Amino acid sequence: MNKPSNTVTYSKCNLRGFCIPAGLNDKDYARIDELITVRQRVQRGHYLFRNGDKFSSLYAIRSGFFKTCVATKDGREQVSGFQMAGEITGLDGIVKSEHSCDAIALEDAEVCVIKYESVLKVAQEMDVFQHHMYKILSREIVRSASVMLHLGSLRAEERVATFLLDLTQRLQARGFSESEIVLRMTREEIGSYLGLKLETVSRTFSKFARDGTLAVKQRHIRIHKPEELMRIANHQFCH
Amino acid sequence: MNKPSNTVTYSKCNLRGFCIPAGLNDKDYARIDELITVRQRVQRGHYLFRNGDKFSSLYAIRSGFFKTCVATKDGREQVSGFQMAGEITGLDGIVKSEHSCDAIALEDAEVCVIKYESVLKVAQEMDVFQHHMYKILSREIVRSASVMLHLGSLRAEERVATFLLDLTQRLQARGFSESEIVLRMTREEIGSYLGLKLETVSRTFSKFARDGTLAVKQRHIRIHKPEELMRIANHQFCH
DNA sequence: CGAATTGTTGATATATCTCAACAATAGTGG
DNA sequence: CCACTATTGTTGAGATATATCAACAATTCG
Repeated sequence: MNKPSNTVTYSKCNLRGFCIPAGLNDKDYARIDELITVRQRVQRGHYLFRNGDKFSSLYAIRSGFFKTCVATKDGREQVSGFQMAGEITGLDGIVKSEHSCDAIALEDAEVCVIKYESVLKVAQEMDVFQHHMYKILSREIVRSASVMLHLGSLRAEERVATFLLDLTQRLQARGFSESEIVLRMTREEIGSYLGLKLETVSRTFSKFARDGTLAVKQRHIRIHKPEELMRIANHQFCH
Repeated sequence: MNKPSNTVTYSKCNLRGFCIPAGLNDKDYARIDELITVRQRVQRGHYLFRNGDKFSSLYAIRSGFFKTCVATKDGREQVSGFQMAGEITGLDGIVKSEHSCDAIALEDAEVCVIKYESVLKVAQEMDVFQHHMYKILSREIVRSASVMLHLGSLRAEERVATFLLDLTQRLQARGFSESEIVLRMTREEIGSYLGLKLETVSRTFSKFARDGTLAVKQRHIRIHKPEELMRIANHQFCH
């Protein structure tokens, strides 16, 4: 008998190895299927969750692109991350049982809803899965530290170069081209993430284009000299 | 029979409620004692772990004060956090089985070494503890997002004010005065954490002192008008 | 097609950095 | 305990990277 179409079987997910561990045996995959949940569509511009929402689930992104934002009381907003297919979002909600940021779809998206209760249960039964969950959380902590380094110590060109390299690496791991990116976010969102104003992001793209490092056409970026981007990202300026 | 003096019994730790959940029953505390490990002293200025070190343990801080730093290849350094008694450090190491930052004692310190393997084991047996661990990781993720907001969107005075408020809150939760702080770190370390130069930190302290918001004498800070600090931290400038 | 959004570029402003001198404190060794 | 040195902190003057303001171009959307 077929499952209803709004449920999802993890063990058959083509993103195996991203959200969930790869290389398990059938029995373990069967257990992971206990995490089984509904899928949920999120339209572009819509919220997956908001700051203050009650936390009950994590979200594994099947398709689409999200941003997470934190805001100050006076309305200034900071993009704290971008999430793509195969990544997990919602981890911020665990500590206080409510979300502490907004997650917004930058394009039409689909997520797997994973009840946190099920996570606790499966992790308790399955060593590998528990370790995997800790790894996912730890990865986010390491990523954050790296973003702090950018925001606190790097210059505009270094930030933009690192941002592009990070994106290409993540896209490449998912089978996309390493030289051609279609940005899902505006200059303003990139700027917010990098602690720069949108004009500075735009100017930096233009400078890289002038130097022949890449070609920019709106949100389409073609990287001609990845080694040059790496040089800039690694701060080997000569001045 | 007494345990050797370099071992520690969690259930009797006076920091109960910080590193580990409060309000458990005796049986659960007994299990948590399975996390039992050696204590380790770390002298001021010494490393608890370094970027690249093999990861095997988490560290619960019993006394003392630490900073964690990430560095760029060309030697620039960014302080990614300050940790005090009752907090856990080393979480960055889980994802790659090696540490990705340096942890350095800012004063003579003592930590409880908690084998990660034991964490996995106890978490598997004890629902509450597993949830507690996820909360600790989640808290760090939320804290990071808040730091990103500071680094990316806030002005120098806002950053310093928020930094001082955060410190006082954490110290207050541990029974210290809410109006008197002894900083464990240099202006340079504060600046690095906040994405400012040490001179800017110093000038901001001086400005707060001129305004009567606080008194500064080297690393001794006495906060006279916490409400003023909160006003500044919440960005209610009038300009 | 027209309006709204997004992106580019220039001119100018400014918050913070840099450089520098000096003061205060802490650490060291005789 | 007292110099003596290194480290840390303060303050000023000037430099600069990035922000701000503004005009316009390109694109998207209804």
